[in-house]
Amino acid sequence: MAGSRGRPRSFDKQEVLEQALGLFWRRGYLGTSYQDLCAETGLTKPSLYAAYGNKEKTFLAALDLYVSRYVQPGIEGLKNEHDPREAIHRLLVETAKALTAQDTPPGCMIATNAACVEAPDISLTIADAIKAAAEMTVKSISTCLANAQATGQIPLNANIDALTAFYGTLITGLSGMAKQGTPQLELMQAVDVAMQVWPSEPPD
Amino acid sequence: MAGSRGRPRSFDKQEVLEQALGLFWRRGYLGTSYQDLCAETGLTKPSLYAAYGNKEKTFLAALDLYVSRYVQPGIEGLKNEHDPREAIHRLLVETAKALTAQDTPPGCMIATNAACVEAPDISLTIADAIKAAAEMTVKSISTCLANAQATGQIPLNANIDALTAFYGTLITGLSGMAKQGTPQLELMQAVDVAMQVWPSEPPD
DNA sequence: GATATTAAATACCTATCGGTATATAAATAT
DNA sequence: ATATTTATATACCGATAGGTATTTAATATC
Repeated sequence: MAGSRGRPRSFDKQEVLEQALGLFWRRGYLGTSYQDLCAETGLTKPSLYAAYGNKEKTFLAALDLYVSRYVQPGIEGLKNEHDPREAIHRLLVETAKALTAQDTPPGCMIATNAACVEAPDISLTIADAIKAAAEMTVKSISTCLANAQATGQIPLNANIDALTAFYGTLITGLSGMAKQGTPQLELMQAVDVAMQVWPSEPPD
Repeated sequence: MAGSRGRPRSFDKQEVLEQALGLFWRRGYLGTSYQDLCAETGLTKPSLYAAYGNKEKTFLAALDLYVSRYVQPGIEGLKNEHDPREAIHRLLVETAKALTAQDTPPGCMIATNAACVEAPDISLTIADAIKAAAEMTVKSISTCLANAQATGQIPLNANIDALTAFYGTLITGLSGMAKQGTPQLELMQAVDVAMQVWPSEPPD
């Protein structure tokens, strides 16, 4: 079991995926052509096809990378933080930071691609993957809040469904605002205001 | 000066624009081809070109219609309502309703198209028009809140910029959530929660 | 060194993209 | 009735879309 036979690949497959992610993130699936992918990676079409299959599969691989790098950590953070208020606050702040980071495209790759999910060129496979990715964060917020209420960290008279809808909507809004170029400071202000609705124990 | 000369148009130009709006709204600019437009309207390409010019001009006409029908009324409402809290509340509620209306595509046409604004096929003219449309509502919220503070309806210690960022983010989030299929009820819950942050007069 | 195996480069495929030239049909003006 | 004007339908344009067949280059095994 020595090195693999045949001519070795002359490029870094992972780096190519990073570059593809950058394009799909910034321009979306429909806005990214193989010509763009080739220009960005310096590869030819057959090389890309050999490495990642067709456009759909390349996108799904990039989406997987995005989810595991940018979505899953946030969800893990929600689970690991003991104080639910601090958990949600941290999720919002970190999200606002990531959405306006200088070394990555503005906004959320999932939200950007969710926008044109009904176009005829988008396969059901891709549409489902995008929808599933979009639902992950909202679902994790929901369970975080429900658990907090079960353990008494959120009062019983608080409406968990409403709070989930609220924070889910806000985080979606952060993505859209970042995509439009809203500066990080303003997103942070929005987060600060949003934390004011956190339910407090009613006076006896 | 009788009726215009030449063969009369055999279709309703306004109805065609409505149908084009429906497609650009649901599928976005990149996701809508002339083939789609022809299928939807029952017209041939030369007829569409004769009526509205090229794809860019057709989109801009549809965007104008969208703004005048769905954005401007909300802004007018903000101006006409005397109570700023009620003004913002109404804007959010009406927006949530419109975004989930059964007889129109889900979500906001502007947000949907803002997502793929960096694609190479999108002209600067279109990109600018989309950005301008997206900024209208946030700007109107800003002036509404600033005026309210100037007239004493909002306490001086309230942070107008932060509130603007917050409500702008929330309304953007409503659009994204609606596009993803979130039911109207949940959007309304999010709106209810969002109104809790309205600044109250501090006790003396 | 011969051979099997894999990658890369060139060239090509069909389908569709946005857009148009041309010819014909239908109306008004004279 | 004829000329003029406008709308429609057919057919077409070059460019690009996603995707591939084929040839050539580079490695490992035997």
